[in-house]
Amino acid sequence: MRDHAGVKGLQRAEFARRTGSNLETVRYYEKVGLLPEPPRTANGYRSYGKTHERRLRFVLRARELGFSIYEIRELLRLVDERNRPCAEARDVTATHLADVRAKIADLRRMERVLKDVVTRCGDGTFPGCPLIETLFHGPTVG
Amino acid sequence: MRDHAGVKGLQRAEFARRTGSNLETVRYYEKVGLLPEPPRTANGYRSYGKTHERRLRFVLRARELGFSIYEIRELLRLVDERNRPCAEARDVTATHLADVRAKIADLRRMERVLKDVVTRCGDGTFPGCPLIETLFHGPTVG
DNA sequence: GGTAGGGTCTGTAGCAACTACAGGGTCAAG
DNA sequence: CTTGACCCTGTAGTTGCTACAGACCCTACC
Repeated sequence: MRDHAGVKGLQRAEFARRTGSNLETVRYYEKVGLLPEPPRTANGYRSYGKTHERRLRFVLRARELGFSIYEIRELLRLVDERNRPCAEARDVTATHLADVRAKIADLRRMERVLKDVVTRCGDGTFPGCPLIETLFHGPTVG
Repeated sequence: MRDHAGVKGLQRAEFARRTGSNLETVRYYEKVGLLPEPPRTANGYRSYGKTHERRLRFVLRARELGFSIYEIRELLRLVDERNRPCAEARDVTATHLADVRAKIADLRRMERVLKDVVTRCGDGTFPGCPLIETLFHGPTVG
């Protein structure tokens, strides 16, 4: 069935496997417009080429860096438009970096309190549970 | 309409306001079983008392610390059952702490790469965009 | 020829943890 | 008696997937 209509390319499963992604995810990315719809063979099967793979890898790396679907769409638009994308791409990334740092700060606050209560729960000699007391009466975290 | 059926308590909006939460969220917590259904006045309005407020504050603090709904349900069960909850509560918390630390580690990896590309994009003297190059050809983060 | 097995296709439902309505009821004041 | 401010229920939307159901299609084997 390979090369059925003169189109040679990878099918979904192989495509996903080569890029280390879930094959349902690939379809999802096509649906939300991050990946172009690939050409089809005569029987309607998707057939992926090098450009698709290149673009999918871009999307996967961006996701690994925590960019949202919306942000990735922005970045790809900049890539496609090709007129001086760097400054704008940097803005998108700087905004995202600020988000990441805010999340890290949030999580560190959580970590600090959690570490503290786990330590205080540690010996278990208290009549009440420090964790539960903290949740009922403790200070607000944020 | 206050004290309509001999029940005195707060209505939804006031209850949410006092605890700094969204009133839709309160209903959500009731639906998923984190908060007990409050008594109703004769006209069917919810009427909240001190115990509800106490419990809601518990839930809100737990959410601030990043506990999932499922985990909070666990903690509340331990609170309600009242037989030596501390050891189990500590286990729940320790597991959650590990999750938080894993997330922090992920985000720090992201932060490192993002900071790097923003810096390299900074002067904008390169012909290509370092960010876009990284996404197309750069190393995998994870 | 028939059938078993693997792949593929579409569309839809589910997850967390909310948030935001729509479309109705109730109540007190002017 | 109408206006406005609450309240009620149920359902749909959000993000980023993941997991089906129910249908094709294609190859291989007997």
